[in-house]
Amino acid sequence: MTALKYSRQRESIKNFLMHTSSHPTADMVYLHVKETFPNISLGTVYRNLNLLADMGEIIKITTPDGADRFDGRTTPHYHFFCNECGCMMDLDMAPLSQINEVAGQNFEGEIDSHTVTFYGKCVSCLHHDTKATAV
Amino acid sequence: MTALKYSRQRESIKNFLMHTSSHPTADMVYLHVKETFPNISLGTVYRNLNLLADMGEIIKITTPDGADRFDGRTTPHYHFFCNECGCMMDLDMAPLSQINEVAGQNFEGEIDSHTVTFYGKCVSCLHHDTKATAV
DNA sequence: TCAATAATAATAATAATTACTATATTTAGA
DNA sequence: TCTAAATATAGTAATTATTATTATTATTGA
Repeated sequence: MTALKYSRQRESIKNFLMHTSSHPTADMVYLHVKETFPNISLGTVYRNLNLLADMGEIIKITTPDGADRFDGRTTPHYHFFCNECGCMMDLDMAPLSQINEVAGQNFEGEIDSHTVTFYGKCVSCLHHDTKATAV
Repeated sequence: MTALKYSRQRESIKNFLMHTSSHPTADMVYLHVKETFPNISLGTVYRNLNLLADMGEIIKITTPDGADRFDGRTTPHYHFFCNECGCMMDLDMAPLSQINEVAGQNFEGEIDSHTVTFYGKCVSCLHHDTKATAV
């Protein structure tokens, strides 16, 4: 109900997320936007991130390392999470379009969406390893 | 390196997880085990849950509602999370066995595992809805 | 039985996020 | 353009989930 009012801070937050693929945490967004708005508060960042996520303009990603991350790319895609450095990146692979129906076959509830997250070691962690990893 | 020593508390925690499919949070585990060990501490529950997860005897599940959940079922399977009541349940569907390779095709890192989580509304939330949902 | 070691309970500390409130910004209308 | 209503903000306090600390207790191998 409550009408949304423009704010430069929100625009800056959204703009940052549209132009990065780093899947930043709220704190990383805060540090970035702080460069333009030196006295923006962390609460403002959180409130706007949640607002934008609720409106579907960005996506909130739950990760195993505590802080949630945010993604300005809203078209369906999947993520990789590095167990070593905690970085998160997009994967270049086709969406599993039938999977919601497959999952719904032996399930009585209603399935609207899904997330897929892959885990392992990112390229740069592979290369920075001191020990050679035997296969 | 450090040798593991038996503890009745840890056994009780593991036993609970082996016999429930409720995907409890640390706090729910605490409340349950408290019935048998009235002065067990929450820290003990957390420490043992992490220990068991590290040993691969249970699984830690990241959820969008803050608290992590724990699962005594360690064979590959997928989860459903109800956006309305926050309950989590197992889905009866075949594991996507090829998906790690598919994801790895255009990816330079190393992919070890994946999780799939479905979102929507569970049966009991569907039924308890006051409004009829038009399709 | 005993000594070494790991586990515990109780508590304090930390990290991520949300809530509160007085002030500032936005915006629709006169 | 000016004004008033409504929303947004900064700054701060509070909450929640989790980890760290430490003195005491339980386990275990000799």
